[in-house]
Amino acid sequence: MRLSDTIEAFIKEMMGEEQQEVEIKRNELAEFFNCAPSQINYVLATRFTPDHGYVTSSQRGGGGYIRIVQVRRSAQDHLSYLLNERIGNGIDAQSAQILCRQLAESGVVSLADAQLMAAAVSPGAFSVPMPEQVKNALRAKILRAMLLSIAQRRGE
Amino acid sequence: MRLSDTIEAFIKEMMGEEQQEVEIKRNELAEFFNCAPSQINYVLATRFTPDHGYVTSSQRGGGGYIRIVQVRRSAQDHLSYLLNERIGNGIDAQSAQILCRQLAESGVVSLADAQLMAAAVSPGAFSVPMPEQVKNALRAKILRAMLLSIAQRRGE
DNA sequence: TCCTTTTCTGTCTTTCTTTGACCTATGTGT
DNA sequence: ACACATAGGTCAAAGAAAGACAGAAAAGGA
Repeated sequence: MRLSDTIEAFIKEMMGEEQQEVEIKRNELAEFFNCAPSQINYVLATRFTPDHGYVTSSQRGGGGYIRIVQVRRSAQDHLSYLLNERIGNGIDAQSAQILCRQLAESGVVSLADAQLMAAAVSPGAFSVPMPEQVKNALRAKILRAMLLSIAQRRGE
Repeated sequence: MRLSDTIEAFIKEMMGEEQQEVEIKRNELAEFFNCAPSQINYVLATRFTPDHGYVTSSQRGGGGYIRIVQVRRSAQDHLSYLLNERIGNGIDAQSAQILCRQLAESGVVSLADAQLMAAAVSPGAFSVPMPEQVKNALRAKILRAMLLSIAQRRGE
């Protein structure tokens, strides 16, 4: 298992069901896992971003810390956030994958739905020669169409 | 016996009766068989395709892997036909919609899946300026990816 | 034999992870 | 205020895989 995955799991473990918030000491954690302190930043940057459903803040200097807060939204809010704010006129493949995964993890859609959506906007599905910008625009439209389909299904 | 056949047999051996899913390390396997790593790709490309009833995915970088999932027997029958005959490397919007509907009506996929697929390849989702031919190719790839995703589902 | 298909290797590319060097902010004691 | 210690931040380079693809080698077939 990759170190980053281990650290990710460790942090998520710290953050129990009730406590949707956790505070860590970068250096301590790095010491504990025997890695460079910036490794912690890497984990945060790749696994605890707003797209992943987390917001982080920190304080430097003596007694410094990093606080990680998990944002919880209702299914409705989550969907409308994605539709109206997050997915604009374009979205890259990787972000799309993350958003799909997050939808499943937050319980907004089933894992099967999430995987289906992720497949539809995966790099493989888009492996046709055209400018990245056009791909992003199309991905956004397709993602939106699928999310609307789900939202509609919900309202019946 | 050819090396490729040996590797094929080895992988199928790993994937026992119950365990219809296996994860390999490309470099390790190549090392074990004393061959070029790309030989593994050759084996996968020629013997573990959807037509053969397998779907693969992978992760690059440190701690990377290749995962091979065996498609359910019942799903495999439809899959080859859909991928090769019905979809091919291009499909227009209307045919795609009809296909989705038929898949749901014949019970090959759930209604929810069909609706999601239909939404993904709907004219609305594709309302972006580009040649019809490219759209058809893309629609085919997207449908293909989604069908593979469905076929890949095992015991969840 | 000669041609075609299949198998195999090598090289270059892309992606993800890990480390390290240097930078900036904050707290504390003088 | 100033200096120093104690944090965390940034970024680039190195490392660790897997992917793509062209071309060599081997196997089959006519």
